[in-house]
Order: sequence, then C-alpha cells, then structure tokens
Amino acid sequence: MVRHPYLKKGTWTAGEDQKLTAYIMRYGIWNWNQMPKFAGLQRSGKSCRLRWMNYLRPNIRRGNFTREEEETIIQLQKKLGNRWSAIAARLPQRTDNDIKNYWNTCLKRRSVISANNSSASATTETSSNIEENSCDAESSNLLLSIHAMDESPEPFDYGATFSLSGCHRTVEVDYTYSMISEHVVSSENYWGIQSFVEQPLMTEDFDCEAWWHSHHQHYCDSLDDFWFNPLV
DNA sequence: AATTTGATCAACCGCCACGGT
DNA sequence: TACCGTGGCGGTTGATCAAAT
Repeated sequence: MVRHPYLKKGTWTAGEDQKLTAYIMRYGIWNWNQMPKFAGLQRSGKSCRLRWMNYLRPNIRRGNFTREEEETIIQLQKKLGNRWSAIAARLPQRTDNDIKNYWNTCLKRRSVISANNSSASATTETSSNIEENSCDAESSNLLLSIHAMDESPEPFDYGATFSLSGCHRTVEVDYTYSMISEHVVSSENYWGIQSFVEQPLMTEDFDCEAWWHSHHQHYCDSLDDFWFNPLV
C-alpha cells in the first residue's frame, strides 16, 4: 500500500520559510512538486510555489499601495477584468495575490462608488489612457542575453543553469524562470528576472546583513541561523 | 475589561492550459 | 488521440488583528 506523506497545511513557520528560501537560493527552482522533499519540507509543491511567489521571492513590495498604483489597478481592472496576473505584470513589484486582495477589500467598493458618481454627474471627462501609462508588456518583449552555463546545479542534473549578463553582475538563474525561451523574455517575466538580478545574493558585494534586515530578520534569530546550514 | 464586528491578507482549492509520452 | 504531470490562475476561506461597543 502506498502511503502518502503527510503534507502540512496552514501558515508557514519561520523555519519553513528559511528552508525554502535557502534551498531556492542555492539550487534554484527545478520542479515544484519534487523540491519540497529535497528541501526538507512537508508541503505540497503548490504550497511552496505560492509561498515563494507571493511572499519570499526577492523584491516584492509590500505595504500600502500608492495612489498611482491604485489608479493603475482600477484602470486595468476596467480594461482586463479580473486577470490579476496580467495586472500584476504591469506592477512588477506587486503580486497578483496582493493586487487581488487589495481590489477585493478596498478598490472594488471605491470603483463602484466612483462609477456611480461619474454616471450621476454625467461627466465628460474621458478615462485615462491605459496604453500611455502602462509599460506595454505584451508588445514590448525585452531581450536579455542568456548564456547556458556548463554546470548543472548540484546535486541535481535537472537542466541547465543560465546566467544573465548585460548587467554588471552575473547571477545564476535556473528553472525559476523556466519560461525563458529562445533568449526572448516577455516583459512580465523580465521583471521577475530583473528582480532576481537586482538581488545581490550570490555576488561578491552582496550585503547579506542589509538583505537580512529587509527580508527575514523578523523570522529567525540571527543571520547565521538563516544563511548557514539551511538544509535539513 | 470583555465581547463583537469588520478589515486584511495568507493560504487553499478547483479548474484549466500546456507539454511530454 | 488520450492520458498524465506540472504550473498557473482566479475565487474563496479562515485566521488574525484592530476598532468599536
């Protein structure tokens, strides 16, 4: 009889965050379903992916939405509907989950009120032009020079590791960004890669302390606890 | 001080698309 | 062509916390 391993649910603990982050930073993302086992996590691949994408991933902007962001969301929601991932692509530091939550809790109501007001007053004001304000993700695919590297990420043989050049840093990026295709990266994915590149991890001048303070200090007692011996 | 209510948001669930076999 | 595994998306839930009573 095949026994399915117990999969934990619910809120992630600091230790789990630590394991997942450390694992991804070291080995990258090669298969969400297999990864938890190797990372020492009793979580589903889906749960790991969600946690990483919505919370642990570098360069996620949290906290209050700016007025500009609010306007962008409202306008894009009008245009695109509830396609949160598409909307999030225009707000590269925000996650689709954050935008969805923010819409459902704040903006939806405001948008309805605003619509009612505008219809009541029959204003002639035209809606702002989204095309002008957006980064036009669909049409402007960005080119990155991506070179296959010789070594696969230890200890696995799952595919190649890539490097991004064109920045003054070179950072290994692997199947985290498996959407990389023929050296053309959509704008949406570009932001993810750029975020990763901008993260100083794995670089010589990486200010570990600063990154620690900005991301994980509140979870672990010390940087050493987080950074060293991250795996089980 | 205790309880209720409302807001927020992390996380789960179900569905779908896509690629590989 | 059908099936399966995987990743991604949007809807929804439930835990938590702050404000109100």
